[in-house]
Amino acid sequence: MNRRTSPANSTAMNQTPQIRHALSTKRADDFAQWYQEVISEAEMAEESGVRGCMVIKPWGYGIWERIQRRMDDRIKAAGVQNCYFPLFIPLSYFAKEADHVEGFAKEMAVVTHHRLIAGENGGLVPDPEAKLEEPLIVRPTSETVIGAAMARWVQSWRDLPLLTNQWANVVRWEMRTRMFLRTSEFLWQEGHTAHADRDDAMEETLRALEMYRDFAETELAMPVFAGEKPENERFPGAVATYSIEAMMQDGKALQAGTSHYLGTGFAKAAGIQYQDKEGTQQYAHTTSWGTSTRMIGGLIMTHGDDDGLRVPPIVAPYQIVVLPMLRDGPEDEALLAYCQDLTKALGQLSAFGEPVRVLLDKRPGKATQKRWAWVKKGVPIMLEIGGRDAAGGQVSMLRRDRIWNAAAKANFVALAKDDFLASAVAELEEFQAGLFAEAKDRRDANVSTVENMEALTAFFAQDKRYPGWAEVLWSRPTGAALESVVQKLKALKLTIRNTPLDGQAVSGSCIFTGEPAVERIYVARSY
RNA sequence: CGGGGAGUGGCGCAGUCUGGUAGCGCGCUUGCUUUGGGAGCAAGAUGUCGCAGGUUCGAAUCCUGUCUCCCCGACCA
Repeated sequence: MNRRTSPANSTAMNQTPQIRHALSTKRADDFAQWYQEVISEAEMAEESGVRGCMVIKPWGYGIWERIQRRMDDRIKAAGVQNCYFPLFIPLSYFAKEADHVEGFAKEMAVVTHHRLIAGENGGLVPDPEAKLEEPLIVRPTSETVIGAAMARWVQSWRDLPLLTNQWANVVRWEMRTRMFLRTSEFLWQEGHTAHADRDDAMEETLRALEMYRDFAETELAMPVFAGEKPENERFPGAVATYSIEAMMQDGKALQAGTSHYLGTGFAKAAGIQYQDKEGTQQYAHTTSWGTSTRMIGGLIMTHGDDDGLRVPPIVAPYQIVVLPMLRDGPEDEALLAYCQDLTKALGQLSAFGEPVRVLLDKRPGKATQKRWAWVKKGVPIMLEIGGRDAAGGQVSMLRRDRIWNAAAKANFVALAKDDFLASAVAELEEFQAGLFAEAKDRRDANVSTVENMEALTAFFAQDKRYPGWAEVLWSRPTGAALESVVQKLKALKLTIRNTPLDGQAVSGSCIFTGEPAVERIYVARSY
C-alpha cells in the first residue's frame, strides 16, 4: 500500500494531509519511549550488556567530541590546563572528607583483587591470595586524588591560583539508569582549582558557571537558568553549589552543569597549604565544576521532534550532508563529479569560526532511504542532488527544522548552486538561532509565578501533564525548616532547582514559611 | 534497592496457559521492472528462543537460579 498516492482524494474531501513521521512514537504520546527511540533510531547509543552502561555510537560520540572541542577551547581560554589523574583512588584518600564520603559511599565500585584464578565451576574467580591490602575505588569524581596532587604542587602564594581540568570517565553505581541522563559510567570534564582566598575561589566558581551558561545557550542552543542550589542539594563537602538548569519538552528540569565552591574542607583533608606573603601557612580554597555526556540527553529533549533529533550546527558532527540520487548507471559519474565539487566548495566555507563540516554520502542505496536516516540523526541541512540539479547547476535543499510542506511531503527548496554556496553559512546560523529561539520561547512560556502553596499544588496537579516550572518567593530557610519545605515539595514530586543569580530585589513573603522572602527559586519536577 | 513488565533472525512481534523440535511483518541478499522524492514483483539467506541448572522419551513452552532492559517508587553528586 502506498500512503502517498491519494492527495487529490484527500483534498477533495477537504482533509489535512497526514504527515508520516520518521519515528513511531510521538513526544505527546509517550515522552520516555520517544526519548529512547530517538537514541536508537538516530544511532547515538545502544545497550551494552553491562548494567547501566551504554555503547556510544559514532553519531552520539561525534556530538560529544564537538562538545569537548568547544568546551575545551573555553576552558583553556580561561587559563585552565588539562591533566590526567588516576581512575583508581585509594580508599584512604577518599575517606578523608566526611561529607564527601557520606554522599558517595552508597554508589561506589570497589576494586579488591588483582588476579583471577580458575573457579570450581570452570569459570574465573578472584584469587583470594591476590587481595589488595587497601581497596581501590573507581573514581566517582576526583576531588580527593587531585587534592593529593595539589598538596604537592602548592607551596607558596606564588603557586596560586592553580587551575586544572581533566576529561575522564567516572563511575557511580546508579540504581536507575537512563541513557545519557544517568548511566553508571559516564564521560565528563571536571575542573579543579585552588586559590589563596575565598573571594578568588568564589570568582572562579562563578566564572565556570557563567562559562557553562553561555556554552549551553550559544553552542547547544539550550536556554538555562544559572543559579545557586539550595543547601539540601549541595555537592557532598561543598560550601556552595551552583547549577545551570534547562527545561525539557515535557516540562521537567535537567541539571546540565554544576560548579562548587568547596571552601577549605578539601584543602584541609588533603593538606593543600601555602605560605602567604607574611610567611604564615594558609589552607587553599578550592573549587570544582563539571559537565558531562548528560548534556547530550538535554540536547535530545530540548531539540528533538517527532522525526528524531535536530542537532544545533555548532555541535553537529556534520552540518550538511550531500545525497546524490544515484541510479547505478553511466550517468552517475557526472552526478558524483558535480556533488564532489559541491562538497569541496562547501568545505571551504567557514561557519561559527570553523570550516563547514560536510559529508558526501555516496554509499550505495537510494537517496530517499538515506535521507530519512539523516533526518532522524538531525543533520541540519540535507542536499539531494539528482541529474537534473547537476545539469542545471542547482541543489535541492531540505532543512531539518522545516522538513514538511503543506502537502505533508518533504519540503525541498530548489536553489541555484552558487546561491546556496553564498547563503549556506547564513542558513546554518539561522538554524542555530532558530533552535535557541524556539526553546527559549517554550521555556519562558512555561515558567509561571506562583504566589502561595495552594496555587503551587494546583499548578502541578494538572493531570499527568508536566505544566512547567513555578517561580516562587522564599525566605531561604535552613536546617530543619528547610527539610520541612523539601518534604512538602517531595509530596508533590517537586524539587527546588536553583535561585537565579540576577540579583533582582524581591518583596513579599515566603510561600512555605510566611516569613519575609529574600530571593526567588524555581520549583519543578526533574530528571 | 522495592513493586510491575519484558528478553524468540538486524528491528518489531506471534507462539508459552494446554511440552512434540520455530513463524509473521519490516529490513537484508539476488534478479527483473521502476525512477525527482520514504518504489513494485519474484526468489533467497539469517535463530544453540538472554544465560545456567533441573523435570521429561522430548523444553521457546514446566520448575529453580541468574543476567540485562523498560515503567513506577526510593536514591541521586
